[in-house]
Amino acid sequence: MPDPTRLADFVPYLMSVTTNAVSDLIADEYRSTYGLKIPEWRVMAVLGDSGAHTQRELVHATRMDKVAVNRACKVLEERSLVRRSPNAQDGRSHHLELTASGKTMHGKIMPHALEIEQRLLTPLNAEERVQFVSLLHRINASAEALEEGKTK
Amino acid sequence: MPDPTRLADFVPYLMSVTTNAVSDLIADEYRSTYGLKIPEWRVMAVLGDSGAHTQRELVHATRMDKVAVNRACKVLEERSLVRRSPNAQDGRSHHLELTASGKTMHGKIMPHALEIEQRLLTPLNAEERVQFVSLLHRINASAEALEEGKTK
DNA sequence: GCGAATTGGTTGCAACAGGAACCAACTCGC
DNA sequence: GCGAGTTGGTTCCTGTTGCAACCAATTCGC
Repeated sequence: MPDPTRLADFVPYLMSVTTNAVSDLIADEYRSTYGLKIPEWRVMAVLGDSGAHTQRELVHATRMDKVAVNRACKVLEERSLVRRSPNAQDGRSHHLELTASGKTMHGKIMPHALEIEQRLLTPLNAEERVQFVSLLHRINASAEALEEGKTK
Repeated sequence: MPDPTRLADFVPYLMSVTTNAVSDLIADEYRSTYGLKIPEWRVMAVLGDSGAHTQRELVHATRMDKVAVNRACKVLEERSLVRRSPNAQDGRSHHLELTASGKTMHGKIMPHALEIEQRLLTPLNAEERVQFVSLLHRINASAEALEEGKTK
């Protein structure tokens, strides 16, 4: 571990800069190709992968704010990529699911997303990729544990 | 590498979620303890580590937007943590450097920052920490290379 | 050296995110 | 089943961010 009196070696800073670069790259690609923003794409990814969800469930699955989820759903609904149907169990919420055109778009987006991911990870070999994902998971858990500890 | 038809295993998503958790943690700490936002803290870190810089140089060192740098400097100046002095070589810009009280604060902040970093990285052994930083650097380079490639 | 192009810094503006307040529907205790 | 408290969803408002236009000082071509 280098001595991070220099900002450049401070891990949270490095994470922030790197993640920003990656996010910008992907956001550009999605916007120019599909007209989707990242929150909207995340919602589509979840619905396409595992079917109908309520907004509540989407908040959990995407780790986004409930306001962000709500806005993304509204946009997707206006574009007829997603449909709402009543929730028999709870009159306050709806089930959201992809429409036919939503599924078509999902079918194009996911391979595209995986391809971008592969391009990004090109410099890493298979073992390093697994390692990287694992390290991220562990740091994530650590950050959440620390956050919890703050009496909140 | 797990099959990321599930959002949770998509690397850019995982990076975003993890980095957000880390940033929130740190932002809370700095704001409640020193009343500093992250951009302000970054500027102080650079000035404290390697002395006077112009805004132009700070933009490069912190990787932030020049507007963000300008605003951070203005705030720090108002709080008398940073001082501007004329630049003999270029009348448009100034040299920015920490005042005495800025240096005092820097002396407290940096150990604190390193301590947070250590806490965050607790679950990783020394080898894993080095590995993580190295992987981040390589992915960062990869993202920048891809960004460059986009005709921009 | 004089005008054109460039660069450092600043201001204004528009998009975005997140929190707090709010409404409607549900659950629980009694 | 009635009232208190909770939860899903929505709206509103605030603060932050980043881009684009801009001004002033500098550099370059000639």
